[in-house]
Amino acid sequence: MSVVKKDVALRYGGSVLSLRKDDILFHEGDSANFFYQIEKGSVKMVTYSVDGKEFIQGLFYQGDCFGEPPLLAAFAYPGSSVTLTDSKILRIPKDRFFDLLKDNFDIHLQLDRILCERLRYKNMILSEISFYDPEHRIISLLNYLKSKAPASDQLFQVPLTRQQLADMSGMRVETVIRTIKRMEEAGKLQIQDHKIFI
Amino acid sequence: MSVVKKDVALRYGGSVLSLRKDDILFHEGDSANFFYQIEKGSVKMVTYSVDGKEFIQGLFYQGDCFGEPPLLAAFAYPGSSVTLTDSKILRIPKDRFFDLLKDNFDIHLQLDRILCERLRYKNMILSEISFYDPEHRIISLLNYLKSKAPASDQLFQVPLTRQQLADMSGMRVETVIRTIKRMEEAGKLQIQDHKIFI
DNA sequence: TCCCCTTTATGACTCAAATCATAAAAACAA
DNA sequence: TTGTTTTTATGATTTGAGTCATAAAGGGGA
Repeated sequence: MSVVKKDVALRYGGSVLSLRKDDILFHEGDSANFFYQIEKGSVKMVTYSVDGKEFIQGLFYQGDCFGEPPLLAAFAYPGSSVTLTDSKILRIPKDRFFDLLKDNFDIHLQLDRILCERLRYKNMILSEISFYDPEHRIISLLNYLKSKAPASDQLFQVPLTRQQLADMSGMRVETVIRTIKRMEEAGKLQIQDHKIFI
Repeated sequence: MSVVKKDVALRYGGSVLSLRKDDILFHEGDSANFFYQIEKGSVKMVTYSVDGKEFIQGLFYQGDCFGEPPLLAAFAYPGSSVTLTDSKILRIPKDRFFDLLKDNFDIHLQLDRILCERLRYKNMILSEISFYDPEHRIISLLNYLKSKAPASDQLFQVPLTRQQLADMSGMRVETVIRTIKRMEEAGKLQIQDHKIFI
């Protein structure tokens, strides 16, 4: 389910962009002029260190919106948005988006819930990084991802590479690879064809 | 300036609690039933590790509200709130607070800005922790604190203990103490009577 | 099918922050 | 003023994740 339905978005000046994998929608430091929502595809919000390391601030999929904080609170984007796959992105100009919020209390409240959920995620990651060892961090991250996925009685297949897990939890790939391997040996998760199941 | 003015709060069922230093307003895991705003005093939101380490998710002062995410998005508090000084806390019951938001678009938007600013802070801390060494982390944290304080041509006195800085940036006190001392020797900040100025 | 690029994998080594211990200084309360 | 707690300070030691190097496996495109 998307935050803003397409017909509503169109009434408020919404338009659709077609992007290819690895396209950049906005860069760190840009000012925010649009509300963005994924119609099809996936996007990562990332920050880069001066020596090129990447930290994934968030991953977004069909129906998700992203990049609202700079829009709502008027600061520069703290990260860049990069498509992970070919994508169609719905965007609404800033002024019209504020009109939309004013006219639609339910959407406004839904947006709040999304921001709050994102804060919850960041609280979790921050606690994990500052308290615990790699295994604990990975378990918590995987459990979070599982909890966000549609409920199922099947094992949850983690849809991320070890590099992505590392970039989300502040560790190096090698550490993630080694830790996950040890966790499999201890029966804490399963690996099939290098894919992680929990 | 507070988010919700007192007369507005009172019209929506607001009441004031008097708390003493180190009182706990809510615990991690509690469900959220009130909107809270500081009338006087200061509060920290913290999470604890299983072995008692503390991570400070946020510090709040006069006029600030806190603990809204669990209220808006209906999840359990991810941390506990503890008063740092004797405090007077204004609270508004959940249902009435939603009414207040519905009736006051400007307040609703202001709340969004606060949530967004908080996300920005967490993005910053996360990038710092995962990319950089203690000195860089401390500089960024101190600069952030300075940028939030009222502008002045005087040096900014950091109103936090080294332990608090450590608990906000995922390091140990000893590391913060040593790093700050080295930074002073390198002329990157000043220390007077053990107080930090930047 | 072959080639290239990404991802996973593993061993050896380094090093910086955590940990542990201890104490001085400062802040606070009685 | 004294006694107690908190905060700052510093040295010695440990350790575990980062780094570096190298390679195998897998996936996608031409």
